[in-house]
Amino acid sequence: MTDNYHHGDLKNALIQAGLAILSQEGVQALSLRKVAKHAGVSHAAPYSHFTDKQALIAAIATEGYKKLYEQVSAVAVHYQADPRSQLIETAWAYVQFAIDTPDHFKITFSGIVEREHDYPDYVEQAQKNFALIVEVIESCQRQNILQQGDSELLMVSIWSGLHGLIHLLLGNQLPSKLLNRVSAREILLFQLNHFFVGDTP
Amino acid sequence: MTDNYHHGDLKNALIQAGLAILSQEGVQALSLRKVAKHAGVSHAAPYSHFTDKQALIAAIATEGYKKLYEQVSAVAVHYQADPRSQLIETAWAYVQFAIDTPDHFKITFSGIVEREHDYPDYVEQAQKNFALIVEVIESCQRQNILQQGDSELLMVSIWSGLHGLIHLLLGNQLPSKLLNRVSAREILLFQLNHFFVGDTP
DNA sequence: TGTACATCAGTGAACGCGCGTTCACTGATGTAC
DNA sequence: TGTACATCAGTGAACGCGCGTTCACTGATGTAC
Repeated sequence: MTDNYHHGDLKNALIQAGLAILSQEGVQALSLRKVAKHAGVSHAAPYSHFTDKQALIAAIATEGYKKLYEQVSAVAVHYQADPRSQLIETAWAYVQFAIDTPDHFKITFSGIVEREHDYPDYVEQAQKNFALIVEVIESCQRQNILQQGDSELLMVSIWSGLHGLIHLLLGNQLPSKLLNRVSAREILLFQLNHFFVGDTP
Repeated sequence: MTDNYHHGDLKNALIQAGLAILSQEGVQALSLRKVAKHAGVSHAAPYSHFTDKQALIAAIATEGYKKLYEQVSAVAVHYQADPRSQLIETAWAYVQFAIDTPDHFKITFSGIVEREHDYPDYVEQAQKNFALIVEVIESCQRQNILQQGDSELLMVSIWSGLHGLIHLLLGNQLPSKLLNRVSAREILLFQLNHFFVGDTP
């Protein structure tokens, strides 16, 4: 690393700088100039690696899907032998990702990437995550832990529950008297129990 | 209405202007100056009615909760005799509100109102909506259509499902091949079916 | 009913700021000989 | 190994813009007499 000129991996450094800003100041504060400054580089330097601000945002969002995949798939592998735990713990990993890095989560999922078609990497990572969870659900179906039928529809239903819980938490919409009584994980488990078959929900 | 000076109801007009901008240009484009211009008033005029931009946003978000309450409670009254339909149709009214005015929905729920405590009207409207749905759920419990137990926990679980579905739809996260196959309403019904008791889900 | 006046909603100029993007440039690098 | 050179990542000045907010003001209104 030669300090300034020919940084070597500025593209990645900019993405990391973006993540730092997201976690410190939030989505609102994310600007190209701030990202450049945080990476220790002039404010025009990003244009050597990204065509415009949207492209940087798309890269950050893509990175969000990648990180999520890493974390969820690690959990999936760990609980491979037990599909029920696998579903519960991958779901929980998803919720944790959102709670740990809320603004990275938001930028990844909130449709800030406007014309998805221009960012095939983003779409690819999104599909990869989608497919992973569908797999987990299908392995539950094979063991009759979840109802048979359209696994994608089932996946979206379960996913919606997680996704909504996350947004309500992040948006501060849940009454604090409820949150004092039950934890996020308990709400998650309560939700998932309605999908498992043969359980008294 | 005297055209310019002493507009009469500028406060409300500004909120309405805000809604117009949200529906035409989205959350990103919402600025005090644009709102003032849209209301046909100088860009400093809003300061006679709102202490700052946050206060306008809080008012718009509060308006979102109010509109939602109007629509959902109208549906609730209409299906009063049938708790099952009441739950389904109030849930659907919620989804429709989000689909019809996505950016108003976002600003209402996305925690953009930062220090809620400064805006008691907002908190009050939020609680009013929360209480309404809890009531619907309790009336289902009384008829054994939903499981007994903590009605707030049940409410949050069901709400999360709706809320997540909405965010996935608005964020363009659902694969189009799935959306070609099933409608938003079908996904909603599929979700809710897992909560009703005595059903083959 | 007519007039003087206090009120205060709305005006318009001005402020300083950070933003995205462009552009001519510079200087570190790796390569060809 | 040493030198000339093409490449191109990163620089820094400059652009125009819209933003939130302030401030001294103006003029329509309703009220007291």
